[in-house]
Amino acid sequence: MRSIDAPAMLREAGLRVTEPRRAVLEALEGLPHASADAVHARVSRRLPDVSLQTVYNVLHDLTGRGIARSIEPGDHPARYELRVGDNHHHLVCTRCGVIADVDCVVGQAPCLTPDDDHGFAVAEAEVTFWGLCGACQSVESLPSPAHARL
Amino acid sequence: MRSIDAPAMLREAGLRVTEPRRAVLEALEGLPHASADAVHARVSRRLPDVSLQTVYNVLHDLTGRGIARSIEPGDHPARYELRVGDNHHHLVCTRCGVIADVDCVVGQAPCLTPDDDHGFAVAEAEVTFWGLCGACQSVESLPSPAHARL
DNA sequence: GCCGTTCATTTGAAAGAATCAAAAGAAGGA
DNA sequence: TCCTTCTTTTGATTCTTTCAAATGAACGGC
Repeated sequence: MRSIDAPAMLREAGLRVTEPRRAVLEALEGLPHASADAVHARVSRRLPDVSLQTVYNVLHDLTGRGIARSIEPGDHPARYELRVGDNHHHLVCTRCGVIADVDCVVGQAPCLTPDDDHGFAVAEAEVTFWGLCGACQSVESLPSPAHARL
Repeated sequence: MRSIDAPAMLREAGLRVTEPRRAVLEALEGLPHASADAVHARVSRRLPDVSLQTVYNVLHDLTGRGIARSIEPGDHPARYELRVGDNHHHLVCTRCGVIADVDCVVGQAPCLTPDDDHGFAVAEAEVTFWGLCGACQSVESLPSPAHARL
């Protein structure tokens, strides 16, 4: 399991190499589909002084440069992932918000073309499968999901 | 163009027939893909005393009974529509948030089945096409889109 | 190796959508 | 018509995300 080279990724994107940025990248590697909050929590273990605002800034910069991608499932807070540009989609748990990756369902990128584009310049297609994750299927009645927000 | 029978829809769903509810249903008929705010604005023309909170309550009730459906595109506020259960998808404008309907791209509901469901009980598949709508393609540089939020 | 410009980070505040809670009011069956 | 139950209102509050000004650090030139 090869790790990412955070400094190189940052330099290639024309971003300065800073501790908070390295830490956010490494957090995203360890926590796919993490919320800004979760990233912040993970980053704080090593760099306790990094603010949540900084995490938002970094995530914004990373997504802006195409290093990370944000997923914004319905009323759940936004999630972030490093895996980018490989046309995969997501399974989202309606109850706890957990996300799993799904490789493109219909092959390459056929889903990228609606019959009638209504004059839109379509840039991207996003497929989201909604359902209950394994854990939530067994505990459908409990109050608060333990693994939400991670 | 036949109009909806709001009272009947409400009764069939086991909901009491009230003026605010009728008005919200009629607003949704006239404004497909309206935000809660837009629904409220439209409802206010006829019933100025209906609060935004009530609109949220009604929309919540309607979606809970399957009469309406909510669309929650990324960081745009949630939109609501009456058309339900016919497996269609959406084109969303990245800039102004305008939404257009697209009939299911691949036929019936094949998109409803990911290869590997990771133990999820999949209930629904949602396909969102992101792009620029016609209007925003021509005015890509202007500050604030006139038709946003409707 | 130091310095200065430019970019990052912090701090504190604020916006915006949506929800909660308690009290007052209407719907609809007996 | 009355009574119970469901709706609506009012007002406040939560939560995620963004804005802005001031401080601090990165890194390319000297």
